[in-house]
Amino acid sequence: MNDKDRRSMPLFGIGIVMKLTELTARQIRYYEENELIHPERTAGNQRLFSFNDVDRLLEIKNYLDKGLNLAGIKLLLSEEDVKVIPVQEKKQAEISKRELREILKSEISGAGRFGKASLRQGELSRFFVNR
Amino acid sequence: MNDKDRRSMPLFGIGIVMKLTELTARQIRYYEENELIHPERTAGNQRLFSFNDVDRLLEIKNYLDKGLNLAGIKLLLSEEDVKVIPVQEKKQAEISKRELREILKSEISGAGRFGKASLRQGELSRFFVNR
DNA sequence: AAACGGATGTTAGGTTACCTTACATTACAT
DNA sequence: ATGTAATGTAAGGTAACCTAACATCCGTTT
Repeated sequence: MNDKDRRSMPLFGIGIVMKLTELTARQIRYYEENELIHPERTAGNQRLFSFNDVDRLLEIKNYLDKGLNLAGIKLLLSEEDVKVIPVQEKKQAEISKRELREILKSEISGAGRFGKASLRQGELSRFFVNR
Repeated sequence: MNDKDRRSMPLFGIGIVMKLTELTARQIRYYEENELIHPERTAGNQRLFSFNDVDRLLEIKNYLDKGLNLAGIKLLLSEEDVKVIPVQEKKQAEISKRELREILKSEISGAGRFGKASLRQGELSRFFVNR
């Protein structure tokens, strides 16, 4: 089992995730409803979150603190996802859109007063050998 | 927050621990009853396990597979605990006992056919930066 | 100002997961 | 054969979680 597997293992119930992220259950479920996260489910339909999910929630929280709305955050996060995909044919229109998002993202990520989160975004990844 | 804290954070419900260790709930509770592990509890009295707890359970399972009984395992594990304590005055009798255990332990640890555990003992620690 | 929509709170009713306790079983040692 | 350690299983109860619905707060639009 490699780190990638470990990071995506469904481990945490929503209660623990609430503590780790200082988000309410309502918020977490709402973000899932809006497809910002996609936690696994137990056989009995209860959510099980991975380290990746928690990291993602911390990012979401971070961006929300900076005034972004969920639609914008969704764009930013999906942008991160496609970056993982190796080579990919892309239409001209898409490229400019993506570049735009890149700019937006670096702008936003810069100016951050810190919130009251117990875990800074990215800190959770220190659970792992490789980042 | 350092790695030591992370390793002892109460994160997992018993259901997840069952999957991680391939132990039954009955077994896990029994080991707690016999003071081999000491998981935290939620406000509602439900067990919450840390990475350390899971590692410990994997060790327990390992030793059980080798034919040790819980009393022996408890000794071995407590032996590991005291090793963390830095310098410590010790009586003559205790020393020989501990040496005996050391020998026992290295003997046992050697000859291991592998069980059907999904996680080898020690593997879980790879969740962390420092081992 | 009023209406709207996004994000979150709250409540209700139902289900799943977990709790302890007690008794049954299995396997090994005496 | 009896005893004990380790585990299974069942019952009854509680905690944690689920969805759905409605309420609230707040910034934006009309």
